[in-house]
Amino acid sequence: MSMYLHNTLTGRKEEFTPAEPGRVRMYVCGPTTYNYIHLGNARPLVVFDTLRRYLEYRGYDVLYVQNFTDIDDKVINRAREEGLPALQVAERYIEEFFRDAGALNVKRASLYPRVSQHIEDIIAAITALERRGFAYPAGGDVYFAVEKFPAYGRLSKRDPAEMRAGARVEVNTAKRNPLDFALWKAAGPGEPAWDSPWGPGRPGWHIECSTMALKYLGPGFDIHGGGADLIFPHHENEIAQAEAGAGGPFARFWLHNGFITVNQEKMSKSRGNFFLVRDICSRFQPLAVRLFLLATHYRSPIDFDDAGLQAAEKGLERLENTRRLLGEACCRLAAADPHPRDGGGTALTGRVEELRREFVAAMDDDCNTARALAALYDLAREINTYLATTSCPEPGAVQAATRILEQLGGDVLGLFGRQEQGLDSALLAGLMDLIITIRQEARQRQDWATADTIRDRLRELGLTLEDTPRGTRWKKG
RNA sequence: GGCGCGGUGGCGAAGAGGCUAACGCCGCGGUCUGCAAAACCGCUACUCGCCGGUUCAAAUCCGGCCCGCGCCUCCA
Repeated sequence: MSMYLHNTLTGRKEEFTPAEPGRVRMYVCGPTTYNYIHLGNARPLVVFDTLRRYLEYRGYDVLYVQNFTDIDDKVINRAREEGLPALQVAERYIEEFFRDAGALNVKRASLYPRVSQHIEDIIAAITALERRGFAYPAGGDVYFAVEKFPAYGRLSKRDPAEMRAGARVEVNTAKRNPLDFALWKAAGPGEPAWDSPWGPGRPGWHIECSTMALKYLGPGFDIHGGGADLIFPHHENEIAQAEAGAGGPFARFWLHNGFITVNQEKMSKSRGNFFLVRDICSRFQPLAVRLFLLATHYRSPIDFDDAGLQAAEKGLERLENTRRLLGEACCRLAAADPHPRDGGGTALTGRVEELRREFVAAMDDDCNTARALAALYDLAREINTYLATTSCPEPGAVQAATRILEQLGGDVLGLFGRQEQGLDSALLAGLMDLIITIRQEARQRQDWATADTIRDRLRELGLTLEDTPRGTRWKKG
């Protein structure tokens, strides 16, 4: 069974196999660190994190690199506003990035290279391009000469000749061609600068990604990902730089996620219609935000609205309930006598494996998380039904179901948080046991008023009680 | 203008030639329950933007049209 991914380069789904057996090398464009990340930034993080997790589930060793653009015009402007050094501002937003990404259960990348720490590599790359005749200096700047690279436009399917005709009038007359782009920018007064053969300055935006990707992943690496708005010019330029410099293919598969929209319009910092991840996470469960992002195929647009997030919270709760039910079943097993089994376990195990296959088939088909999720919900229902109709569940079936649910929902989709541990939760558990025991006594003497008051008051505190034939259980939320 | 994406039930969203159009949310009815919650069962699109065509068969292919959006400039 092979995996297929939609490659922007060819516009088709293609069978994916890594260049190096057993090992996948991938690069995802990271944020420019001048602000907290918004939901639009979060989508590629979650989408490509999920792809990475799935590749790992499939047994690949994944080398996952994501950059930080910690030096560019926006960071410099932000630093100016705040009256702080640019790198200090960047450092702070990098820390905040990890906080937000962590809330969304995004695994750490293998490496997070930063532009400011790769100036030497970037200068070397530009020098090489210059030597090969692909770059030219102009008054302290250095530009890439697009017409020297015949394949320009292949990724974004644009014809450079037509673009030239439609291009805006360039203010910058230093460029030979309006499509040429800066590899190196001369420093303005008071701007952070590094010495270079062309004078003090800083790297252009595109050269950092291709340089760092090549440095850590090598030419011909497997997957390069990012938002669809990066196709042109960013990724087109990366290809031009990398392939002109190295003379060989840069990345094999180009993957692009669709946008988040608000009222059908693209969410972006420049439009000002963006929602910060931290703000959304204060209103909804962070893992529900992750689920919301995975409920739609990664290439389709998602329109952001509260109803969708609310539905995601409910869906997540449904999955969580199944996990809880399974956990209780495990406890029952531990305490159970070797009563005769009342069957159904083998059937469940078979169904579980069937649904696991459906999940895998969905993910193999261009990382179709929406379809994979459907299999996961089906899995939850099968498990619930089994546990509800079986007084004495079979250990093998419960274990198999637990393992698959945790692998697919937890390891691959990243929807399950870690169990809380520590003194506070132990104390809470003890207190709840006590309260439930006392309430149980009230219930036994049919003192419903007391029993209901306890339940209502706990509800107000954010704790839900559920009375079942096997006793009372509780949960947060 | 060029390139690209999308229009499927109340909402979200899969499906891309042929099983009763997945799955989630909401709503309604039921089972269970002291009540509730959770869970489970059932109901909710004779129909997939519109009009033609191909085919034994189309939401899925072809043509035309309408509508919404994005990229072409920094943007995930």
